[in-house]
Amino acid sequence: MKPTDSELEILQVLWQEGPCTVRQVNERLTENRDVGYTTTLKLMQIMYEKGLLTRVEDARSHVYEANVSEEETQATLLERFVGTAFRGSASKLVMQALGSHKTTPAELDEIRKLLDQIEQQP
Amino acid sequence: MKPTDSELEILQVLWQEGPCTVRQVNERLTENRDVGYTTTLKLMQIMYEKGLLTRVEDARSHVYEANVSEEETQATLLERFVGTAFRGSASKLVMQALGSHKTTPAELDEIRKLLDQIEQQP
DNA sequence: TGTTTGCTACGAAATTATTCGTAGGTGGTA
DNA sequence: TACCACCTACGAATAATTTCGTAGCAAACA
Repeated sequence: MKPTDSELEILQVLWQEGPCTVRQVNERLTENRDVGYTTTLKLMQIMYEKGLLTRVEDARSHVYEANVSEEETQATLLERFVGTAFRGSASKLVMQALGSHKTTPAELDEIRKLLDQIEQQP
Repeated sequence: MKPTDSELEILQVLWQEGPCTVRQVNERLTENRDVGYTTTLKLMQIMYEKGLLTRVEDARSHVYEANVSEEETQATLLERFVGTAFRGSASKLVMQALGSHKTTPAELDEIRKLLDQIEQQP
């Protein structure tokens, strides 16, 4: 399961909003950029065929839902990304990410706790 | 500067090896998968036109060099990636990366130091 | 009932990325 | 000189992704 960029954009909407019709997704997408309705429809149909989405056809307009979780998708994408962009070095990626993005104190704490956990493992 | 996957693969070789001829790059690439010589040539020509590479034409075979640094490229790609895959949450990405990849104690220490630095800033 | 509105399905164009074949040139070497 | 090996340039085929137009159907409504 390696969604394309457009597919990921749609998944993001569904992860945030839960089950949606094509129109609802399309409305969210058009907040950022111009996307035709049938473009979104076609993409969601393809994603349905691929198994990335499920749908309920009861109503006149189908209701779609993500069939892959946000976490597992992120894990897959991250795996690829660390490999291609950082030659597999997760720590280099982490340093870059922390260095150039703003992180709240609470988040920093959480990361620290995770570090503790990892170091305590035998 | 947003290199494609194939372009990134070539940049990786040049970052690791320094200046190379097309043949040298191609030989490195074919270690992993089948790539025709002219395929690599064409890609590197395109990258040269885009300004991603420089080249010296003195010798019979041109010698290419990366014209973007590994760090700035990683930063650009990371920026995009955090945005599209993690909705901008760098800390979520960091947690995932630390959780699912093996990191040495030395690297963990380095990350910890970076956390300290960030927290000390006003 | 006839018209408008909104939906799905789907073919196909448009765009972007990747791969490769071929032409033409240059240097080494028998 | 004639041949072979290796190089560049470049057009064009292929593949993957995204976009859109159109047909057809069904509910809502004047």
